[in-house]
Amino acid sequence: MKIGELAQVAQCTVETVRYYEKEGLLVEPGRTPGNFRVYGPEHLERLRFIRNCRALDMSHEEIHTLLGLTDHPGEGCGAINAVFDQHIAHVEERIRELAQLKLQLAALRQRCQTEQTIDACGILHGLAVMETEQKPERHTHLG
Amino acid sequence: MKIGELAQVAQCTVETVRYYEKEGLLVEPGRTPGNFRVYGPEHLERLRFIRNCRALDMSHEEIHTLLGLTDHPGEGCGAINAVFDQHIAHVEERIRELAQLKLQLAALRQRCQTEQTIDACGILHGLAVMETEQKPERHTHLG
DNA sequence: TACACAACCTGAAGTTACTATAGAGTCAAC
DNA sequence: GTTGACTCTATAGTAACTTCAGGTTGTGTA
Repeated sequence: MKIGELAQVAQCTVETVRYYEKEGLLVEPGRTPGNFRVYGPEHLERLRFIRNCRALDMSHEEIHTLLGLTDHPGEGCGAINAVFDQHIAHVEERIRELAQLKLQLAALRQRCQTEQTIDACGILHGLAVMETEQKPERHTHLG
Repeated sequence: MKIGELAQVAQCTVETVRYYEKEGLLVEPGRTPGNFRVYGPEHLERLRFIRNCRALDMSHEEIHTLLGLTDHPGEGCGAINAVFDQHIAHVEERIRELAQLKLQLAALRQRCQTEQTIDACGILHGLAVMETEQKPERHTHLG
């Protein structure tokens, strides 16, 4: 199959496929005499794997690690579980951060219940006065 | 005060200050004869405002809008509340997305309770087999 | 006065995971 | 033989910074 068909089957764009190849996530496929990429089922399987990981918000680095590990099929899968658990921890941490944010936002929102002039807007005043707390260091690649 | 002091007081880096200036979030300050930037309290107040917005994960675009609105101090603050409410909606949506993700991740994690060979790892199999669902379109700038 | 050294300056490139664009080549059908 | 869909490469843009290179200014000390 050519790149367009592969992309369609794997639910992504042609550009994304080429990008993954350049990043080393997908192996370079063969070419037709006319220089078009030709893919087999093994490429599709790998691409699906990558897309599934991305759907779970894993970073390319994490995916890279997982793909690297699959090259040693006989070894224990502890390392895989570790990558996975760490990713779950990322997600949980980000949820906690956002929940915290939401509290702060709600508190600010309280300060302007009725419409005022901009001069007197409680939200703006809150934003001006609020003590910037050190943004905690990010341990996650999730935004 | 010079840029280093400003940055220290506002809890950010010198580079960030210069970046905000280039982005038009901070007004260009005066200069010493030696071409060093000189800031007054009004710059500090504005920078604090920006950092507070960033601490709440607002985008530069959102901050830009808020700053623009403060130039019309006499008008109603409905527009400000709107920006703010929309931002809260962003945060809430992202929390929902991540909660959904967490469920999927937990389900996958179940598939490898005991350490297997990589060949047999339930997580890897899950990742390979899982149906990539269309990643829903993002309505938020939060990662 | 001389010199080191910190703080400052500009401009450009790197980060992540793509998306978009330009300009050119390939291929099947009519 | 020509249209139109598909493909190719290379480059730039996105967000919000960070890092780097190479040069200038100001200050404290010998």
